[in-house]
Amino acid sequence: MKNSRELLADCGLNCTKERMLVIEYLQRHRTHPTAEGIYEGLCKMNAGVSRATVFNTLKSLSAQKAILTLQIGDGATRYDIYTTRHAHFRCLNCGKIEDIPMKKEDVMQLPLGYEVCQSDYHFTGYCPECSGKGHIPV
Amino acid sequence: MKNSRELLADCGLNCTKERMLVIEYLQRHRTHPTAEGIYEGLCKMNAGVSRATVFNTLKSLSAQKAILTLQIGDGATRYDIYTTRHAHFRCLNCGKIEDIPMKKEDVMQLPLGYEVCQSDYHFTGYCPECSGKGHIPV
DNA sequence: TTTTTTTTTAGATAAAATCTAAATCCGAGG
DNA sequence: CCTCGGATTTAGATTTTATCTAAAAAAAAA
Repeated sequence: MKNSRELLADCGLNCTKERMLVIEYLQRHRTHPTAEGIYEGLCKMNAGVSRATVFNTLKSLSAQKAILTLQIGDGATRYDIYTTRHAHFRCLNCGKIEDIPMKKEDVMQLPLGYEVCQSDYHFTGYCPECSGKGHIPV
Repeated sequence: MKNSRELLADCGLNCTKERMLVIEYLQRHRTHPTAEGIYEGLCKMNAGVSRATVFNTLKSLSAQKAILTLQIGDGATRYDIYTTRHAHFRCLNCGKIEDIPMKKEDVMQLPLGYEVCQSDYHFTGYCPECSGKGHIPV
């Protein structure tokens, strides 16, 4: 895995301790956190990073495609530093968001003429651990 | 196409003029509007429907799967009354959100154990009309 | 019709994201 | 290593989006 310094250099962004902290937080927490979640996590570490900086950093990294910006149906915007091809699954019972491996042939081809910059495939339902275990059906 | 009265009956929801207006707005505007957009549209018609009622109605219809709730990357929550299998494409240049036909075999199969209630597949990029016409690249 | 339940309303509140302008930091050039 | 100017960060205000509340109105049931 690329370290935060290399990642920033690749993005053409100056290396600051705040940006490194945000990247390292995402690398350690592969739970698809929200901006607010990242901010709170950094506060707990007494990192002294402001909310605006978390948003700014996420926006810059996203613009450089160094992270994915996800909106997977729970109303929150979430971030993922794992950018290779994969889908997402959100469990309605435990709330967990999982990465789902996606093969090249699982990617749908669009009609001619469309220029695709990004694609998102996500599923909502019950994960194997929660399925059929008395959860309240939708 | 089912009329608003039938649609509400199928959902087990009482028939009110406000709910009918929201449904009919969605049927006439297949542009994947936001709640705010629907509210403004109804205001222009002097429909006299409040913002809260628009949200309540959309939530009820969505819970009954009579409409789709979409989050396709522009930060807004959008609604679609066309609920049969299809994907979405959002153009970064003109902002239009298009339906993309999706065949049964385009649907990815998840590993065993996952119970899927809903799936969303969306693409972002440049539509055939905007592609290669001097738009600012991402 | 009368009563009960559901729905709607306007405005308040909460949550999520962005903006602002002053303070601070980074790094290129010396 | 040091300085200087542009880039970045900050706290708090603001905006945007969504939800909550309790009273009023409408719909359904009796």
